[in-house]
Amino acid sequence: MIDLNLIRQDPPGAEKKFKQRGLKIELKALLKNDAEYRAALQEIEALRAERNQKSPAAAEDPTTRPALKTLKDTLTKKERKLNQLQAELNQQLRNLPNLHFDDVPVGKDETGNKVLREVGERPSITGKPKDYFDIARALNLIDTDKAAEVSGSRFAYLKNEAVLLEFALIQHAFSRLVAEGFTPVIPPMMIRPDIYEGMGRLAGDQKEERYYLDKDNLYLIGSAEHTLGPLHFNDLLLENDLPKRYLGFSSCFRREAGSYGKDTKGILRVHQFDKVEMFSFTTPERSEDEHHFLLSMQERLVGDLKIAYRVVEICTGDIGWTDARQFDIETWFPAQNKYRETHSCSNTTDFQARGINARYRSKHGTQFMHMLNATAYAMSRTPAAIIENYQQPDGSVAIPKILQPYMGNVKTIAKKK
RNA sequence: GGAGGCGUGCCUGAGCGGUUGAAAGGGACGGUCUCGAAAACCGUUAUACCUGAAAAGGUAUCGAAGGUUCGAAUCCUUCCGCCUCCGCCA
Repeated sequence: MIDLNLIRQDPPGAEKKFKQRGLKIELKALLKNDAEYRAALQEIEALRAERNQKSPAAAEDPTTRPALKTLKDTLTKKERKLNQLQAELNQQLRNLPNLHFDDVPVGKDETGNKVLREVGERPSITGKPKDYFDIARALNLIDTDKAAEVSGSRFAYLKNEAVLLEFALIQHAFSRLVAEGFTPVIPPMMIRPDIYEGMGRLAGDQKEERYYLDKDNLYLIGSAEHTLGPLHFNDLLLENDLPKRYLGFSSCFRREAGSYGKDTKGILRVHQFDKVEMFSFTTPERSEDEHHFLLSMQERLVGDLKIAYRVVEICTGDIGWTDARQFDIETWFPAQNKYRETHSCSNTTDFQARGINARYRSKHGTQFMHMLNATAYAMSRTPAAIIENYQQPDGSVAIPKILQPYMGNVKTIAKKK
C-alpha cells in the first residue's frame, strides 16, 4: 500500500507518475475524502476528550449521567460516519500502485524498456535453428497434448531429461545462492486474501490472474514471492538483522486471463510452473544497492548456463504494480531470433512492507523495511532456453557443463531407441 | 468431521467494569565498572493520527467488527485465527 503522506505532499507529482504508468487516476476525490476524514476526526476527538474528562465524576454523582448519555449518542452517530469515510479512503488507497523512482525510463509499453547491456555469445547453429518445442517433442521431453486432455490448455507433462534438467537447475540455484548466504525456504503455496492484499498482489487487474479456492477462502500463489514476503508479516526486526535474504522454491499458478493467443504453443506461458525465487528485506538506504546485488546474482546464474542475455530496465508503462524499479533479464532464443523474458528483479521499496506491516528498528526509530524480489530460475522458460541454445545438428541437446554433475554427468539428451 | 481451550506491548506473561498504555520477567538500547569483554548495577524502551514554531497537549489501539454502560483489555453477540484431544490421512 502506498504512503498517504506522499500523496498529500505532492498530489500533482503522484498523478503524473500514475499517468506515466498509463493509468488515469484522479486524486481529487481521495484528497477530498482525506480532508473530510480529518475534519471529522478532529471533531470526534474533541467530543471523546470531553467524555473521558467527565466520566470519572459520574461514578460518584449519578445526576450527571443523562447529559453524558446524549453526548455518547451524538458521538456514536459521528463515529459511524467516520468509519465510512475511512473505509472509502482505504479502498481508494489500495487502488494506487507504487510510485516509481524519478529516473525510471518513461514509456508507454514494453517498447519503451531500456536495454542496459547485452552479455554473452549467441550460439552458432548450422542451418535454421529449430524451435525448442519441436526439439523437445522429438526427444519426448514435453507432452502438451495429453496434458490438454487431462487438465486443459496451457498445461504440460514434462518427461525424461526435461524433469532431470529442472531438478538440476533447482539444485544449482540452491547450491550457488545458499553459499552466498541466502536462507533456503519452501513456502506455502496458498495464501489468505488479507495477506495477499497486503502484498499488493490482488490490486489493479492482478486479481484476474489468481486462482481462488472458494471453499477454503485461499488463493494459489503466482510466485514464491507472494508467501516469502509475509515471512515477516507483522514482524519487527532490528537493523542489524538486515539484509535478510531468502531463496524459495515453489510452484506458481497463473490463470493467464489476459493472454489469449499469446504463446499458445509449448510451455513458455503455462498455468503452472516451478520457480526458484530470491527475496530480500533491507533498509531504505540500502535498497537500491540490494537491487543491484540481486541483479548481479541473476546475471551470474544465467551466465553459468553460458547463454546470451540482455539486461533491460523496465519503463513506466510496463513496470509492475508494486515496483519502484524493475529490471528484467531476457534470454536469447535462437529460433525466435529474439530475447525473451526469463527473469525479473523488483524493488518494491516500502509498498509491500506497509501492507504486511514488516518493520525494523534502527537508531532513528521504527520504520518499514524495503522488500525486493528476483527470479533465480523460472522453470519451463529456462529449460526451453537451454534446449534451444544447446541444440545439436543431429537433433540432440547438449547439457550445460555446470548442470552435468546434477544429471549423472550425462552430456547430451539424445533420441531414445 | 466430533469435543474442548485460547488470542494482551519486541517476546513470554499478569490483569477479568473506573488514576491500566497496561504488573513482572526477558530482550534491545544508553551508562557505571573494565586494558577490553562477560557478569553485576543504574537508567531508557509502543505505534498512528490531530492541534502546536516548539514545549506540550489530545485521541485511538489488549485478534476484528458490532453491542451493553456515564465509563470496557475486562460483560454480551458475530466473525477471523491459533492450539489440544479423538477420527481420517501422505
